[in-house]
Amino acid sequence: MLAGSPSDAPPTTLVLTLPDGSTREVPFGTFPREVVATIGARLLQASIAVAVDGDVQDLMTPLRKSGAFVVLTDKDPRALAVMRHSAAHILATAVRRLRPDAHIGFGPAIDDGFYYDFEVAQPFTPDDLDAFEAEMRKVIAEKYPFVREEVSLSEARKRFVDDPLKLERLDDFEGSDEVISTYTDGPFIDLCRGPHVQDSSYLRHFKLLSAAGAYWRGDEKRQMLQRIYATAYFKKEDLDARLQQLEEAKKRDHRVLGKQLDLFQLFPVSPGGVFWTPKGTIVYNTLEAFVRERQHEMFREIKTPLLYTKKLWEQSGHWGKYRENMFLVLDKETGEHDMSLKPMNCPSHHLYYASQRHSYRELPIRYVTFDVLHRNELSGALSGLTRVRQFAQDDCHVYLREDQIADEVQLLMNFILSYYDTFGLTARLKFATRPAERIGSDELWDRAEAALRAALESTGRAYELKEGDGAFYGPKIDFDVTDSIGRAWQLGTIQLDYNAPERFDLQYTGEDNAAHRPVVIHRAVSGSFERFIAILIEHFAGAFPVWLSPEQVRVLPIAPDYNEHAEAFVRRLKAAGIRAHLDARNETLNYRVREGEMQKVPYMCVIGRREAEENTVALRVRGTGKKQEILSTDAFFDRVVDEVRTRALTPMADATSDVSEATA
RNA sequence: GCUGACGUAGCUCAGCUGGCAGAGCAGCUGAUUUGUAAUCAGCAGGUCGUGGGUUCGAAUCCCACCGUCAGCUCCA
Repeated sequence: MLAGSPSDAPPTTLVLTLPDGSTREVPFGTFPREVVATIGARLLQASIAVAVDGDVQDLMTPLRKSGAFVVLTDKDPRALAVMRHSAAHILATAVRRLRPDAHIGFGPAIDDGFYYDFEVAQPFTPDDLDAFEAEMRKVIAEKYPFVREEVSLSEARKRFVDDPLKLERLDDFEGSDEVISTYTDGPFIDLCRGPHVQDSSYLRHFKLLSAAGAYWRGDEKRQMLQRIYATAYFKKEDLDARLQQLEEAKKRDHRVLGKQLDLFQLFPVSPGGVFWTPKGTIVYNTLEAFVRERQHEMFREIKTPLLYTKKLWEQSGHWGKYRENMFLVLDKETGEHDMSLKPMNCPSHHLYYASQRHSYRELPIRYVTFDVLHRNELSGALSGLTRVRQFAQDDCHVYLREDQIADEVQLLMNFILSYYDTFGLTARLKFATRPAERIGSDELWDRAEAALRAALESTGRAYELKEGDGAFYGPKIDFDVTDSIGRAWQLGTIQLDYNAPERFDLQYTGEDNAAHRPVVIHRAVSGSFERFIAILIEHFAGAFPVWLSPEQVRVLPIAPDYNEHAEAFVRRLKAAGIRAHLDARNETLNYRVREGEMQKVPYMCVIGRREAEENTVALRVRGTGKKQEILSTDAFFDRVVDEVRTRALTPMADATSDVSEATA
């Protein structure tokens, strides 16, 4: 490379290659600011940071290597994180001015903004946030340059003598040769490796969003800091768009829509338990039937008990690793809480597998169970349908030979992804490896991770690596589904398990007539029906495709004269299994149409004199307003029956419906 | 569980510094007989989350508990 000698001595001259192909030779340690200034003064003003050989650094960090030299302006996506990180410092600057007692933690940029953690005696209030925001605008107006200094460990300790959290962080540098740097903007100094924008005026469009507690260093045994979340953008339109997206998310919130559409209820007497209303139960059962239908061929559904003695959980390892999350039940004969509601189906499937002899020819064997599971989640973790204490998974365990892993993973992945396709959902794959808290030897983990990874890679799909995020018994592939406003949720999972077969002494008889150990794969598609329905509600903004809609067709006679005709049509639809309802209430058509739209009924058939005479319906498709279609009752009937049969995504949700506003 | 905010009619929300609990929608009754997002009128509806305390007097102030929410931790 141009960087020169392979010796340890740093090169004295660096060679920078600009995007136009020209090169600059500069002394080692030159500031990028000086290089950019020679290119152009306007560019210097516009530059947020630079990338040297692909690594982003700021303009005040000395250049230490040669390579491609790219100036990052606000057009470059990498510049946004730099600006947001600086915004975090500006926030801290403002907080320190108004609350000099605040000790500072960390303040990074995150995916959609930034945060900063403070240790304060009095937690922040919404009024405080307003005050901080106003103070930040002053800091911005003062245009403080971000000044970088590289200091020794002992010097750093002196500078942060009043900041215990920073001192603790500095302990990590003991014995390391990493450069310790500080950044100062006006009155505020922070231990930080950067990069930063040139001065505080580069922060323009931002908003403080919320304040909440967060454990120091993410450790629940440590003190709780106060974290302020915020976001910032280069352009006002981007900030406005983000804030509007947050508003839209609120309207689509499954808890809000669940109430408006009467899908489910939560009662204080069952925290984390869900009451499914008649309409919600239809959605739930329809989904379950769908999974069941798709699994019909290769999977064997079984039902197993909900309650087991601790002996089973000791064998499975849950008693040691998962007991805190289990609902323990008093056995009145022993006087102990040594029974438990099952938090997972795995052990019961293993028990059943082990109860029979299996030939290598039978494998893979797939058991599926939709039973209710109970997990005693922390009260503060509960949230709507996405985090509950009682739920059901479409839970499958596959027993297979090691040589079948790749094929099986491929099969399960296709199953899961095509299931999501039905709903127009796309998944991001994540590969999660051994966690700190785990069972099984490292050797087993090595094999499991290698096997699952190989199977995943053989599919050729992109995935993200999540170190240490696996289940306590094995590595896994998680399927994160992104809803229509870009939020990710973990739903499906494929987990490879070499541990359970050992613990449950699972066997099959091989070709050699000897006993062999099968491997277990845990699989869920929906994640849980509860969470999946929450995602569907938000994804469709409550406007389910016709096959999933609790009410598929609403028939509206214009006047009592046509009630009989309308009723006959409803009967015909119902006989074909269509969820059709007659709305012949003594209300205006406008009133009834409005209500049908608000309830997001996919199809409303209006029947008046013309329709009754000509045997047609005036069809109003959800979300399309006055654009009615006149078609024969037969044509409509066929259309609906066909859409239900094919599980079509029609009628497409008009997500921008402003109805929720009108009801507020 | 931890930090903070919140809890008023079935729903959405008013009710400022303590002084007789309100609106809209939904519901009920009646009139109206409706051609694609709210016809009109009347009626009814609340231990102000629960339990304590302060006060002549508490939806309002204080404490505890329960629940919900935003996060943290954990997680399908």
